[in-house]
Amino acid sequence: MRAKQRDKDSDRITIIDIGKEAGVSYATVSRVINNKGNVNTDARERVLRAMTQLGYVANVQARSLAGGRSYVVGLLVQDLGTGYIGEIIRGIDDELAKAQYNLMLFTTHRRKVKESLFVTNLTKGSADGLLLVLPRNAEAYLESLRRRGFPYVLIDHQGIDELGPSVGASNWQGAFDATSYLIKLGHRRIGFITGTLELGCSQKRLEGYKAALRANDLAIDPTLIQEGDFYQPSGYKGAIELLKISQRPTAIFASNDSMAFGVMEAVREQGLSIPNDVSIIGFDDVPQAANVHPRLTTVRQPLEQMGRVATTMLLETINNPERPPEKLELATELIIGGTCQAPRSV
Amino acid sequence: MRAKQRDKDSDRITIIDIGKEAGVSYATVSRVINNKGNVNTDARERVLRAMTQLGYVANVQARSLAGGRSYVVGLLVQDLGTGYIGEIIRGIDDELAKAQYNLMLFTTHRRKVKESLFVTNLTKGSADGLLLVLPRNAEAYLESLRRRGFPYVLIDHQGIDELGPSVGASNWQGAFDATSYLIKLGHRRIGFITGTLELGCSQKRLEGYKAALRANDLAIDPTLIQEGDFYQPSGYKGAIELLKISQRPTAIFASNDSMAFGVMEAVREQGLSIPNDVSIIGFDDVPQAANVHPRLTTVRQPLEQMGRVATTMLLETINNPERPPEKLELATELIIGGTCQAPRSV
DNA sequence: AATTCTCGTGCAAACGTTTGCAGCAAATAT
DNA sequence: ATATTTGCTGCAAACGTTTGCACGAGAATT
Repeated sequence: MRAKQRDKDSDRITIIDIGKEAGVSYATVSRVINNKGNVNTDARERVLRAMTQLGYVANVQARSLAGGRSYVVGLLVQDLGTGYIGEIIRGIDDELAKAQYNLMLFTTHRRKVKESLFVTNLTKGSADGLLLVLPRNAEAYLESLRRRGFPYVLIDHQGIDELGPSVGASNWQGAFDATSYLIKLGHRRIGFITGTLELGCSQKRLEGYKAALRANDLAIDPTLIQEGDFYQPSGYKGAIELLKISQRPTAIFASNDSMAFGVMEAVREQGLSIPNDVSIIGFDDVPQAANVHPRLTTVRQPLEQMGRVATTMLLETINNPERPPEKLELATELIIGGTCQAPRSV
Repeated sequence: MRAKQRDKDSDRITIIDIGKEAGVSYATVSRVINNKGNVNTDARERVLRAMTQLGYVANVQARSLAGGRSYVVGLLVQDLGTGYIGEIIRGIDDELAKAQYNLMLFTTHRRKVKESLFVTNLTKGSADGLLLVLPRNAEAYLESLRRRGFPYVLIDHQGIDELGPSVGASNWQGAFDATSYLIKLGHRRIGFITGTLELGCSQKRLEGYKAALRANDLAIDPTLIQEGDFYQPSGYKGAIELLKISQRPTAIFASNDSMAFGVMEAVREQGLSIPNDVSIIGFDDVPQAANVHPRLTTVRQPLEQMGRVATTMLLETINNPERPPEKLELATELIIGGTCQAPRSV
């Protein structure tokens, strides 16, 4: 007996229908669809024709229940507010579409409990793999994923020694380059606003900044370093503090673009001009960075590319579970906009 | 024979295991889970205990295959770049989590073909319902959804006469209020930057603006109306044009916040001060509107609330398909920030 | 000419649920 | 005391796939 009365005209076509139409068994249809086993060229063609003719759409539930794929990957992010995630998702999305995969989105809103909960649910059947952007509670479940051989890829998660596959960007080098650029322009007092320091990428950026100063025999002045949290208000606040200093910095390097926008606000509000009075540099190159005036000078993280590469890696792992985990660090690039110039006083 | 060798320690617990543990048949377990039919209180308790003890997680595929729910709703959006969508998703997400539902995300990147494709795929089994944010190609599939009785809710889609359920905001009233506010402050020449005019909400906002002018016996000057597309650069460009006018407007009303940010940029770049020289007002009240300085005066759309309400409506329709479609228009609210004041010359 | 191999195909089991139906015991009505 | 209802439970079918196994026919080997 049917468990549920199917809507009259939800014209569900199954492989059985296709089989009948093509004059083969449904098993053969399945073989054609999955390119498994040998199928007579003639029969294969009849099947394919029947499929397009009847408008066959596979039932994902049945498929994955029977041991096939669910053709879903889960994506775990903190929130969607900033352009940062949007760019990454663009890459993921695009790459998934190519492989006919679907995306299940989970936003944790930075609540750690949610994170673990999602992961267990997802990995028990709903998804074929998992993408984790900047996870905060990774230790809680990564071990279990690894043990069970469940495919996953970390995005932008430098930090805790990690055995699994991951994709990131050259945070240290990017910060080093940006700082070096400011020094080369003639800046000597360069303010720095950090990101959330519990994240690996924030640490790396701070280290890159310091390393560049040292490489140029400049002192590291702690009063020039403000702690931020990657959100715009903390950039604003940090800049206000930095501009209060008697011998105020001639340049400010914010650990991401959102905070750099906050810095721009603060500088202008103080009646100072960008870049005449203060040079500003950001990190990420989110789309909005190209929309402000003057265009923000920033360290481009290939965000879309990161999403893309991570997805490719994940899909490859799904297709070949034996694939050894790979750790990729994509290169950042200094994008010269209009927010930096040589300091006046030089 | 097993179709697929299950990973050794992917300790999958089924209702059969629960049944054994609790000393009842698996059918009874199912009844407990779904709260269907009568189950002895004692047995029910044993089952529940066994479930928590063994850590049961339902297999969604099997469940929906057997005619139950998939506990997934699909969400169709254009892109994730702006805070606008992020806010809506926050509401959706939250409401879904409460009902133990999952979110499948589809970004169309404004390509209409993708839109229809997603919809057919989703509705053939993967999802229990569909949320559509600002769809562009709705005519192509809405009719079919309605006919098949597939639950869906439109978000922020005013426009084409629509029989189905939808949630929007009072675009006309919001624009009317904002314009009236500027007029009350003493502004007589008020620039307006439209959104994408093919969208219903853009039309309504434009009409609201015009209506407010008329209500105050002010002429509608077409040179004061610039066409935009909801993205920041178009706000910048529109403002540049408006500021060129010999008798330039003393206030500019942008049809959304992104464009208002562009306007702020343009105004400052021209060496003008906000709000001394030019008052600015936006629409949406995205989080960033509170982060710029001075805080943007804007018309708040209850975005999160819209997502929340739409989700509630969708879930109700899923639970009770007979539920008559409802059309909701949530009230907007004028948020007074620091970007408006009385014009100097008055 | 008899044997083995390969290729193509169909049968049927399995995946983990939901739910109609039947059965049985206890409670109620006659 | 018998008949009927009611409450609870189990059985088994169905959902739409994937895939191991078996079988038959022709090709290749001996």
